[in-house]
Amino acid sequence: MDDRLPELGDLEREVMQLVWADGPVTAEIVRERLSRRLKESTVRTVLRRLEEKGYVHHTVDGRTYVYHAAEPRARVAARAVQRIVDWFCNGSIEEVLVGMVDNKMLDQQQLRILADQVAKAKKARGVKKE
Amino acid sequence: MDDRLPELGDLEREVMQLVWADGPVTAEIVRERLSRRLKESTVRTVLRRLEEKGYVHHTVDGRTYVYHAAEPRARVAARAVQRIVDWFCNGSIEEVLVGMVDNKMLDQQQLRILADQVAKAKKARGVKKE
DNA sequence: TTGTAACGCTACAGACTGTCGCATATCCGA
DNA sequence: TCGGATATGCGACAGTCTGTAGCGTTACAA
Repeated sequence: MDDRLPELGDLEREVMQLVWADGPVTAEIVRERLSRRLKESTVRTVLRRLEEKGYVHHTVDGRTYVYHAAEPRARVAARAVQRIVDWFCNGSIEEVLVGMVDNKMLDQQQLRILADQVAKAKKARGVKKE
Repeated sequence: MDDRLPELGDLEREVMQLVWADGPVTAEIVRERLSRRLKESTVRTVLRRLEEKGYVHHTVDGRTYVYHAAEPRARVAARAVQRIVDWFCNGSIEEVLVGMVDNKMLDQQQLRILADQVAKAKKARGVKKE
């Protein structure tokens, strides 16, 4: 169900941020909100590549393409993390988390809090599966 | 304290796996254990680049270079994860974990167990800081 | 001193990315 | 209906990263 999407370059990632944050967008909108000022064609190329890669898809409004995120940000991020876990730790998420705690990116108490939040988030969203 | 190391290609990653799994290694050892059969010079180039990137460093034994991992695997993995988190979620690890649960990569109970394991691992290793 | 083993340097082709210019197609108003 | 403004896709190009090696150089041992 989830083939690993290709990785993204810096600009591509920045564009995805906009798509996720600002909902469906047009090339023009993206162009306006980017930190750098780029040519329209540049933005369109990025958007097109993003679509080829499966990160977004578009609908047509009049003669304007409107791009939508193909998947929610959290899911893409989660998959990226999963990939890291597979690469480095033979799939042991635990090892990674230990590393994060070890590396002071996360502390043990915080992790426990996360567990609760996750449980809560899951419940709040309605237990759609399980 | 930790500048983000450059990312790795497939072969580079495979080599790092060996370095981490088999302890200090020589180019020859790596060559023997790689899945593909490559020329010595290829392996050495990879090792050298890995050193430039800061993933390994070497010592000299006679006239042979012995490569050691510069950092434990878990830490590198953790940092990679951290990077993903920064990219996609403005640093919200929580959002990523929720995504993973959502995506069935991890379930809520499992997460709680991890929290315990982490706590345990931390204690077992001796509470070196805090 | 000469062969051998280990090393670094340089190279090269094939992706992937960031950036565009340009030809083309479409819609709106004069 | 025609021309300009818009939107789009395509093709291109340079720079960087990676995988893969060939080669010349150096050090050690017989």
